[in-house]
Amino acid sequence: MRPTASILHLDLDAFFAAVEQRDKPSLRGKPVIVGGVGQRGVVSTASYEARAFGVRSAMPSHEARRRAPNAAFLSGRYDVYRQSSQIVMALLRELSPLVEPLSIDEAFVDLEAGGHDCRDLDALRALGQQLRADLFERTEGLTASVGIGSSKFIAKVGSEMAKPNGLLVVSPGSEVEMVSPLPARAVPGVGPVTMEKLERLGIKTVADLQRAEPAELVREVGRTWGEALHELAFARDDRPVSPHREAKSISIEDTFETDLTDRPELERTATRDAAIVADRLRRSGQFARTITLKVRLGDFTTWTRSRTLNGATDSTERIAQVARDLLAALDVREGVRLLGVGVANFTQAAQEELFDLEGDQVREQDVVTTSLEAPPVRVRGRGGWSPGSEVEHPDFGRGWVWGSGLGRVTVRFETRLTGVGPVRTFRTDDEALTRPEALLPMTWDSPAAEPVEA
DNA sequence: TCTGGGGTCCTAGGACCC
DNA sequence: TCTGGGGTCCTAGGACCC
Repeated sequence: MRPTASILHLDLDAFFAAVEQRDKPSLRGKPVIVGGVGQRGVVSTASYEARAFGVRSAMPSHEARRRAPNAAFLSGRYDVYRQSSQIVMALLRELSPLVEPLSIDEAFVDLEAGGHDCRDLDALRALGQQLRADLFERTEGLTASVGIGSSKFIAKVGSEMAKPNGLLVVSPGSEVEMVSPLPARAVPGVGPVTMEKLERLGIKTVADLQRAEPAELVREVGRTWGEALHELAFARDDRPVSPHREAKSISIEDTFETDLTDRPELERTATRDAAIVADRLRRSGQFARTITLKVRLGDFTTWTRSRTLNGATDSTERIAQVARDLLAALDVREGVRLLGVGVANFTQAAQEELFDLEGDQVREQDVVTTSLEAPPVRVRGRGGWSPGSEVEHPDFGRGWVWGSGLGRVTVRFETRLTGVGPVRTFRTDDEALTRPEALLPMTWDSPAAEPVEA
């Protein structure tokens, strides 16, 4: 255990929904749900106003609609979320060179490595509050919760307890006292299945975990996790903050509106997905040896099939071909709900395939990649008028799609820089209505920001 | 009309090697 | 004339996270 409160964990509050409320003044203070808007969609993020209706992340969208029929349902604008995330991560790097992003809206910071005096709890509290204030300013209105403590575990639990829009500095020495009364489910990594197993052992709280026999935990949840759980119950956690974690896999998957039984169509989907994955792989400057196909049937049975090549590749056609081969070996007559393609096992250089056990004689240079049936570009939203997406009109300026259907699209013209704006309805083929070329810039946009992916 | 998409990590069994 | 054993690689599945 670290002697001082040197780890900071930051979590943006209801991130996607908060960005939408920032950028759409008419939605501030209202229930907002970001997620899949189709029949099979799920909630990605619900604003706190929507959570009051019982809407939660990962809940099926139809259920969320039933609970909060008046909420605004928006499909996400991930490029905009990334823009704000980059501002936040840049801000954290001003605190310390050791920043470990966990996801688009969460990160650990090693404050010790940033030269801060981590024995001075008042100074740490001031640092946390200043960080939250700077974050609010630079993101033009987002809030975050911050936990500071002697380990990753304690910092994360701290930020969770501080939610929303709060700060908690956990005094070194008080960690066990803090976590003991918590439900075991509050330990990151304990999900529904592990919780059920623990309950079978009569374990409900972290204090119960402390009293459990490590061997008993190991028997129930496996060696690694069983031992880790017992250590965490006593707040023993020396995992370092490690920046620059390299991605270990790249994948894409699609859930279809209705189950697919048509093989050629599945093959086209696999081919297109392979093209997208290969494109991202090449942009990362890497090569992959393992290609994985994922298929989920109508009854939710999920199969993965993978093949590891003798050599590493970044070729669209090679990846597509392996994916199609793997698909060919599966019986999909009962209907496919989801299809995905992934690559893993990365190397920094291509390796010639000396032997090919499949007798597959395709040579990369012989393949005309332009013959692929779909370009490596994804069109977001059917017809381009997905709810929440941005539009522009020569007379009304920038706005967002409120809804569409029956050949009409309704737009509210407002941005985070305007007040609540007016609503207008257009024909969906009205040429005056266009997509904005670029994101609305932010003052703190760092010039070093990565170009936004299509 | 149940149940997304993009990831990480772990487990377990079989092949293969020395 | 059962019955080694450790290590690595590969495959498949599953829990979990946001």
